[in-house]
Amino acid sequence: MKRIKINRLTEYDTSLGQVLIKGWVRTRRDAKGFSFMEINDGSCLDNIQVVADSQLSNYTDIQGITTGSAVAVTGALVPSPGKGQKWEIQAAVVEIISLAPETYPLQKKRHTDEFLRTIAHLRPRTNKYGAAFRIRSEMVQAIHRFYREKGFYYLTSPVITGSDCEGAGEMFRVTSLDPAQVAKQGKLDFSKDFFGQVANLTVSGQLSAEMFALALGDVYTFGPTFRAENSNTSRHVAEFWMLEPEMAFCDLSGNMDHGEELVKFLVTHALDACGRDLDLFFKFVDKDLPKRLEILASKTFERMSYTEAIKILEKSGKKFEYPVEFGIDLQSEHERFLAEEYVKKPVFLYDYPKTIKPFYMRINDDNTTVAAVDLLVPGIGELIGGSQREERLDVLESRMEEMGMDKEPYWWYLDSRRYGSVPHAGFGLGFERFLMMITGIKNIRDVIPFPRTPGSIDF
RNA sequence: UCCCCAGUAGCUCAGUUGGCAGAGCAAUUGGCUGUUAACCAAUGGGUCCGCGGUUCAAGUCCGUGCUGGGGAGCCA
Repeated sequence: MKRIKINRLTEYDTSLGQVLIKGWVRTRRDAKGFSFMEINDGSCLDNIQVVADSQLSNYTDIQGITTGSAVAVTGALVPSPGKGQKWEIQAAVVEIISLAPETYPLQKKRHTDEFLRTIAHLRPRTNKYGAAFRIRSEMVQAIHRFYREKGFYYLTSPVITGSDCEGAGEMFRVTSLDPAQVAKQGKLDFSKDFFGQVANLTVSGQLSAEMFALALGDVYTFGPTFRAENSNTSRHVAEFWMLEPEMAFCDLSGNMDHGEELVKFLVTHALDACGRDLDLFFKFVDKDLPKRLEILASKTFERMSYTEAIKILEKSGKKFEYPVEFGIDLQSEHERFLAEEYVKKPVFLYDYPKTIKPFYMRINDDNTTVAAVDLLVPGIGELIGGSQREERLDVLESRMEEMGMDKEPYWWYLDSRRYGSVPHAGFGLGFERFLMMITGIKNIRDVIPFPRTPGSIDF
């Protein structure tokens, strides 16, 4: 008999003949003449109740089935006479695939997130984490679908890069040199290293994406990125996934249009496709979540220039820990005030001072700001950071000189401005932060399967 | 990296002025029951985070290290 998954089973509205399910026992209760088992197979949040009659030949063994054990059950899907579930399976055969000993760490009761992090290999077996990781999978596929439908090409940008030029933070070094040898010699000779020069894990696929946008038109990269920053917060991990669209013949305004369309599509899709799993987060994780998702899906995002934002902050009468003046990099408290108290919905801030932004962002006509944009979401903070890129070779080169950069390693990047340069723009969206927004989960370590943070790389 | 808080049974926690190590849940065993995070009873279970110090005596006080959490910075 062909196995059927529980998420399909619950779609039926009439009794079925014999079905075969396979899964893990969440709980088992004995009654007189019966044993009741809740089986979950990971396909959805719901368990299916199996009723095993004492007439079954292996009933004694069935009574020894523990929480966490794996079973295969053949039986008829029938309406349940008990309360709490519509259907149950009247077992004809219960095959015990493997028993979990009493050391199985997951209780039927709720566990803390901190404890579950110490057993990250088992936490997807819980309701909450099972739901979170099904939603994560659904969102990955929705991203690909969105871009496919818009005619973007998917660029798999390299994970190992030869330059540290992306300027987005500390990098992890990649080397095949023997640390013991290096220690003995007391110096590093990268010309002897695998690549003949310094190599690092990528901090961004943007520069690659720009090259391909100027060839294939609209592209996106979506993959792991790495930051060796010693950041110990609930919003940072050393390895995370980033989505980076890059569009040729696109300006800053088009970039914002695209960001808004993307976020709205993904939120709408989540509400549509993950309703059952999302309900768990609505009920038990974040009571404000339904309202926040509703706003994201339906309300037009605000757009405000940095200069305007500074004026609003100055006039707010609020006492900020970090004083406000033109030229500062906005702090968490400033961003929170703007998104949560002032506009009360997602807001794009654009045209930041060039002094606080990287070299590749396009200089505006005022020669003091650049065409940068951040999307601030209430309760979340910065979700998207992007810019229109500087496409004018002479302007780009003089900016790099101004910033004291060595142009030589960027010869290929500058080539793109030399041959058929066009206006183009793009942004980065932190996928885990997006998932925090969708689920209401407060710690980034809980939306990624096996989090990597300073001092911690178990699993 | 900085500031704050915490670490006691498998889990969540209590532990008074320094004086015999506790509860609930889980586990095990038995009972009851178309059960619903079942229920009732009994039993087992401890490097009180590590190291050092003060003291007749330290889970409790002091120093230090480690781990976890919250916040800040950096950023996505």
